[in-house]
Amino acid sequence: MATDWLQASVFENLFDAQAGAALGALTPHHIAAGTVLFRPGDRPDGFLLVLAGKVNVYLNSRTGRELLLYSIEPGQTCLQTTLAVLGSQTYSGEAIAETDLVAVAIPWSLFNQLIGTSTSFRNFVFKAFADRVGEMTQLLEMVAFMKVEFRLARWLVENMGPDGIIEASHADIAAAIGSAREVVSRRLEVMSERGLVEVERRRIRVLSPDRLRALAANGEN
Amino acid sequence: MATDWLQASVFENLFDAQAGAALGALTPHHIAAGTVLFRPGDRPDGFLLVLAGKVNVYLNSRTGRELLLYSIEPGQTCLQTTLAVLGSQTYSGEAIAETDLVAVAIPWSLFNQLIGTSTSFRNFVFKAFADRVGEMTQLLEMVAFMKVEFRLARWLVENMGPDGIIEASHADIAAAIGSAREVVSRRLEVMSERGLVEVERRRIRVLSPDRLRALAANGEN
DNA sequence: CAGATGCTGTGACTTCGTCACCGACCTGTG
DNA sequence: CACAGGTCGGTGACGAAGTCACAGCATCTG
Repeated sequence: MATDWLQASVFENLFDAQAGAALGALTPHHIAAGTVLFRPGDRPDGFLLVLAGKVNVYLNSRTGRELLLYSIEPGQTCLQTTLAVLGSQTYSGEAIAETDLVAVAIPWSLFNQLIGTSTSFRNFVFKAFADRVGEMTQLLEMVAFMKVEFRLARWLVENMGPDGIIEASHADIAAAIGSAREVVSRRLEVMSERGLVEVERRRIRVLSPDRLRALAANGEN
Repeated sequence: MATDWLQASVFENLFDAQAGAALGALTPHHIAAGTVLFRPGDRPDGFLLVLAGKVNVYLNSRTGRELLLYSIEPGQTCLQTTLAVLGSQTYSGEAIAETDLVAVAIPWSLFNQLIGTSTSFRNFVFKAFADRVGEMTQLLEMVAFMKVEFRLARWLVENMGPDGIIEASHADIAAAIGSAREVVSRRLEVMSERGLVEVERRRIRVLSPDRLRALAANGEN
């Protein structure tokens, strides 16, 4: 039997004894950064729990644009996989390992069994599911209604480190906020002229978080 | 005890005996067209099963635009409500009774109990949930990536009657496809010049479903 | 019939996305 | 070291779409 990875993981104490025992018997896998976990149209082969690392799930357009649906970090689950299991659909997004991963794949049969028998497992899955959908609704609202400047300001304040620095390419940001790279470049240029940020290659330094937050709050400045 | 509304409803034979008995004891309510069932920020007070009629759920922007998230027709459930129950969030959308309704409200306590004890009830709820999220992902993809002409053509072919006629205002259509009224008006004018449709007040007649379908299929014509 | 309300058309303007480039930088390899 | 190929960002021109302000007409209602 595998070492019980549940101990000392973010999932510790989340499940009852029965579910914990069944899950603890599974073996965590290591996955290299850059691996594509699934593509649009794939059928899922198990339910993924991420123990370490980060997975990004994108929606792709035919014209090459992409939109970051969500990131999966330790303790979180994959909306698309849950969807596929519950609703018998295929994936519409593409999942890419952003960093090296450690993850456990729960086989279908076990997943379905636990959903039926373990209240704690069921609550965990559906809570995570519901939270994700809430995020997606927000994303939809942003993309449908908000100006790029607003979305950009918001993304910047949400993703900057304590020192105000963000390491990301303009293309990354464009995918995250649902815009185009050129547009992000031009917006950043304007922001930098106004003294809100400093732009370098793959790095943005937020100079005035407050003014940026004001932008992100009411859409005006 | 109320007449068992489950009989002869779309929900007949969907649930096991235990769940059916508990649900059958509830009393269906009648709700007038135009009633607002919930607004952004509300806390839900029960889980709604629609027996007859139609509910539209919109996302609203501060600038007055709205986007139709989904419609609830008999046999379907409300995503937002499910979300709120499972993830302890508030509503972000607004639900309006499009027509007169007959609906049953399942109280929280009963809902949670059935989720735990009735496999058929649980499956029904989560299947519906998952399907809705799938639709929402499609909507997101459309709004983020597709041109208005494409979305409009698609909406027209999906919503026209067998005679090719659609009764809807330009504003309705704009909300459904996530655009602005003026844009829809202008697009329709172009389509009408090309002989694809005929436009009257609150009525659109599709003249060439095939060419419209072609537009909706590949985005070209 | 008079107003109120709902639906559609229009022009001017801004913002955004797209396309086709180019040049700067980065990293590994011969 | 030089160079090749990839990544990243900047630019100009253009078309598509959203916004604003308003005007005209259709419907409805008292």
